[in-house]
Amino acid sequence: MVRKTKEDAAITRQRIIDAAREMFLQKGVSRTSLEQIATHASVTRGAVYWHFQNKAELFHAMREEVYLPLIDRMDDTLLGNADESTIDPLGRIRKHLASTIQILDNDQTTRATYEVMMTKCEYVDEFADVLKSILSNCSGLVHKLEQAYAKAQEIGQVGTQLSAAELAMDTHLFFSGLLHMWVKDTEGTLFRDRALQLIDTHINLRKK
Amino acid sequence: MVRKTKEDAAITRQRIIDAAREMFLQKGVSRTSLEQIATHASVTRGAVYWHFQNKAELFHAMREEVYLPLIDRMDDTLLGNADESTIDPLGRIRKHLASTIQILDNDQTTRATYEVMMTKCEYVDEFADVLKSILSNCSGLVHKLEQAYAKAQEIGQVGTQLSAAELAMDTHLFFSGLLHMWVKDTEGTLFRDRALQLIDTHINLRKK
DNA sequence: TATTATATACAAACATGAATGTATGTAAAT
DNA sequence: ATTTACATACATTCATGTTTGTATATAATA
Repeated sequence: MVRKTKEDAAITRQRIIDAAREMFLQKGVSRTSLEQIATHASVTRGAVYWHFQNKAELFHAMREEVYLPLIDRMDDTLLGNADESTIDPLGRIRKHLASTIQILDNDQTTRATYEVMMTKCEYVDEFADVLKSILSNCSGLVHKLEQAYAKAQEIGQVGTQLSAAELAMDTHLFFSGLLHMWVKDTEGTLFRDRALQLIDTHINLRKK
Repeated sequence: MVRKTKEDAAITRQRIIDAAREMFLQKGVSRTSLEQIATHASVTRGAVYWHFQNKAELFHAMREEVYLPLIDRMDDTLLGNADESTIDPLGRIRKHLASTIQILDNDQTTRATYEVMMTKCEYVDEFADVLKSILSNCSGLVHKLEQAYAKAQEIGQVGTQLSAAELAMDTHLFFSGLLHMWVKDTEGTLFRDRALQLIDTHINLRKK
């Protein structure tokens, strides 16, 4: 039974991505062979090489599957439409951070992908520009945060002399750290349960 | 010319560690072969296997070379002796964070090691417990920060209702994020020059 | 509509290279 | 005389990329 229909092929492709994610999580990207991925997906390396040029392309496919949705979410949660943006911008920031954590908490796929990206991957050669992509994406997030903080200052929600840009960067660094710790704390004893509370603390620190 | 003196052997060992660090930085831990490390250190794999059991042990040796000094530094910079600790604890925290960044800035070896550990290593199998070590070390740092913040509150240096524990955790997450970004920003355009300023911002946010 | 042609979605086989660990050899320090 | 501090040689395993084979879905044609 070869030559499946287009839908079947799409399913196969997705199963390969799923298998890759699981194997990457178990053994790390480098130590996972395409043979292992294929076996785990109940296909042969032939199928893998048909759908992806090599391991790097497969990695990128896995990454974009969760990366793109998160970016899309950013504008909605963080800024909203023109009317909404003036209502409780500080609360919006809090909500955005909290909902990101909640996605990690609820969605095993997203969580696994983040864990792979943060602790089971070496950013060299073909993977090096992923880091650049992450960094440039950070700039975007900081910019959005800055806008939100600016609104918060306008309506007098913030109780500090610091600029919106400074507040935004501090929040971004805080959240980067939180994400890293949250993901690395696989036992869940140090950060998993306290993340939302830590976000509240961080926001409260700048409330009037 | 074989069988060097003990000092020569120690030198050889150090050169292997240095070579490993440089190769890890270039190609990542997984993609660096012991042969490449040996060649880069102008020895053969025989020498490498003589000094280290395998790549993992070599990695640990590289790591501890910069990891241990940083831990030692913590008590001094952050808490100091009993007399000093009551003088400007907030400034001490700031100084501790700033000096850590400065070490990264000045010491190429430390910087390279951190870059390897954060972006060129997969924490699986033999490397998995390194993460645990990092996490448990974080707990230690947070505890020290908490003590410092408690002092700061005692002498009325802090202008917020939040507890010392909350402030400490927020600072720790901020600094984790900063370290990650700083190290990943190899171009130096986004964080390298602004790190000290970002630390000041973070500290100012909790000043009375 | 039935037939044919072609591209698709893989499986299987092949060829190559590279990394690891170990075992052995050896010259000099102790 | 015996370790020490390596270099050299050997054996094995494993991952990758490519090539070839093939059954079938799908498009083309008549």
